[in-house]
Amino acid sequence: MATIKDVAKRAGVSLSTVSRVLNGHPYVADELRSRVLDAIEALNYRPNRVAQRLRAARSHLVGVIFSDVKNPFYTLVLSGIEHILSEQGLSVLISNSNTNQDREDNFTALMLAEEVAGLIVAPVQEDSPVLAEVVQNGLPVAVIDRRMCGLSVDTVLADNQSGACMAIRHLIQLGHRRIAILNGPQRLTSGRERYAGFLQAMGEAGLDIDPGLVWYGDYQMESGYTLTRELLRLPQPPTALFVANNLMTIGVLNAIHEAGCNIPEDLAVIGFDDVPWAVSLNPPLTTVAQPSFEIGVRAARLLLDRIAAPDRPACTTVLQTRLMVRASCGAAGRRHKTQQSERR
Amino acid sequence: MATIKDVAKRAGVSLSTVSRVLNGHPYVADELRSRVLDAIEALNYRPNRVAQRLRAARSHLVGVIFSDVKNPFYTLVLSGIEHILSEQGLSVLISNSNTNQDREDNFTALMLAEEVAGLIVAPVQEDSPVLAEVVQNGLPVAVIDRRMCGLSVDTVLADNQSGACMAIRHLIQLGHRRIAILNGPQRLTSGRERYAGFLQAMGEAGLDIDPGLVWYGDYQMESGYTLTRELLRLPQPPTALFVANNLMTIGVLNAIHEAGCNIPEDLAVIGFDDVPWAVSLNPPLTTVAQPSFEIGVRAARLLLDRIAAPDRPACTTVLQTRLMVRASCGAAGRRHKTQQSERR
DNA sequence: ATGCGATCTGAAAACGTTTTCATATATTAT
DNA sequence: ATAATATATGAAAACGTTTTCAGATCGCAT
Repeated sequence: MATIKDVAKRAGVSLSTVSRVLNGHPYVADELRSRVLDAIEALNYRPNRVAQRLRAARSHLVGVIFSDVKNPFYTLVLSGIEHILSEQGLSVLISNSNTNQDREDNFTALMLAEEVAGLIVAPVQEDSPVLAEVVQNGLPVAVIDRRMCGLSVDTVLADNQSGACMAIRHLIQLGHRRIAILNGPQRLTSGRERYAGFLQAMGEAGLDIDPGLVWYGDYQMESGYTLTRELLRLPQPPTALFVANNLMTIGVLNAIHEAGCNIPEDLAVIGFDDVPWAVSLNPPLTTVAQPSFEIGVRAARLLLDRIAAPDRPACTTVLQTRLMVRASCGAAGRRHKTQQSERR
Repeated sequence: MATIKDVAKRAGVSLSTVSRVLNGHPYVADELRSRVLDAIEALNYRPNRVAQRLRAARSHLVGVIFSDVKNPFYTLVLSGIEHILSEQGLSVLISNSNTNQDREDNFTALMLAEEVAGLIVAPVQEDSPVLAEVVQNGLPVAVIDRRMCGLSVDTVLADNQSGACMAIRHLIQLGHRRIAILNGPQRLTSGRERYAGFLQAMGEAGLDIDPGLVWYGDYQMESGYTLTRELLRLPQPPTALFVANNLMTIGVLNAIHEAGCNIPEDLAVIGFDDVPWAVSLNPPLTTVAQPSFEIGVRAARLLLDRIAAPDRPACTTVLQTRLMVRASCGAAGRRHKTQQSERR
């Protein structure tokens, strides 16, 4: 690999001059500049980012810590983030906390050790001393999908409560009264807010909450599967089920199908977070769609913004959700033929 | 952030001594060692990886370049990679070429500039001068999911031909004769190998290939959708369709459902690459499953291995696929109740 | 002629590590 | 006692950049 030294030697100038043309500084004579440019070309020189970062504290890396890379939601968020950051020549250092606080803490420290320009994180729980310290120390941070408590930091997420509320209202409107909820973890604001939406809609309709129909999962497929198997064995099962995320919904559907139940006749299902294959499920799944890609885009922009203006007050962006009405709650009469084109 | 200098000062020793205890060198007196350790603890010191990388050419970063992060296949591969690498204290710098050779080349250069310890890449096409040069220069590289031509590099992929062959045999066995294929791009070995499997099975059965039933997509949902719409309008449509990847399959199913066709009565469908929600599709989708996670694991191991032994000859690992028989080809009589537990 | 900005350029310091080299002390063998 | 080794430590160089500092050259007004 050629270094700046090689370039300088070949162009017959000093290191400083090479560095100056590299960084577009003024006061470089045209002749030298072109000699340097030629040398760079000839040697196929690319500046070493590690050295740049060490010296200049100018970093081209942004750290991303997700709680579960396997979730298609985060994959889309990542696309959004990358879309914006790569425009600015920034790249992404990604890691997966796997909903483990220790891993999250380690990765956070690692991001610091890598001198990232900023951090985008979906935290494992709502208070994190490690993250708090990092923010305090002035590292630009954007939090996605959930809120931190007692920490003033840029945040972007979907309107979980109103999304969940929409979902439950939809069920109620279709005549459902015994409505079960498969909640996410209540240590996360997303879990609590979706539950709050459930309570809100039930309250509006004057429906009592049956504690036996309030279940808690962990946002993974497996918990959707096992809890649904139990749910189906209830002496007096619900007529509808609201599932608080996409991964659990997959498990839920698999369990229902395995049990030979019919959706929506035996049990209506509505899921939080849309997926592209929802139309082709049996039956097409009604969901609350989050603008996942857009969440990534906003988070990245917010981060860039903060890197540029570190002292601006923190802000929270809440994006609206959309109800995607399909057949799994009994809304559309016919099974498949009815949908509009929904390939995107 | 505390530096090694601060630690040295606080412990009353030289930089070298601190570095030595940090790296577990012999010949450090117990007393000094514990003083240093105390200082590290007290200052909450973490070595700066950027400086480490610059000086020691010892890197804790591995670059990963995928051609499409949104594909759940790669997400699983990534989990496998991360699983192995994080055991070794290595982290992953990820980027997304989006099936664009220029982007792939840029990212490759960037990985070099970041001084990664190695590179895992799903290349956009089978010959890449940039990648070839990098390999020649001795950077450890592992290629996944497709082969490079004329480049001796560690590779790990699924047995595409035998997988596709299995799929077609299955269709033939169920009585299908007019079998269509929605191929992947033929510039990729995965595309060609899956096509070869199709040809092989058709040949074995003595069936002619109808050129009008050989279609080409780009491994994206959209192409599956649009091409299927055309396919369904054929004067003499096929009775079965083999789709060469998971994303296209989603588009295919969406188009079929939108058209109001029944699977498998009007058209049988079999997909390459299994997905967790296959059981809950309408009808449950028969697929050829690749060991995605395992591909990631193997690639990571191969890379570690090469980092340790740079001169070992290159090797290619081909992993077996599995036929997941469900209802979408007419195999299982009943629709849903029949499956075993398939949640994982 | 002299002084003074403006325009250029290179030497050297700095970033935070690791590693080489030199040196000092303690231990063992002659 | 002396030499030879093993153990322990610090000073300084090195990694590849950017940036500060000090000069050098030039044009131009005094």
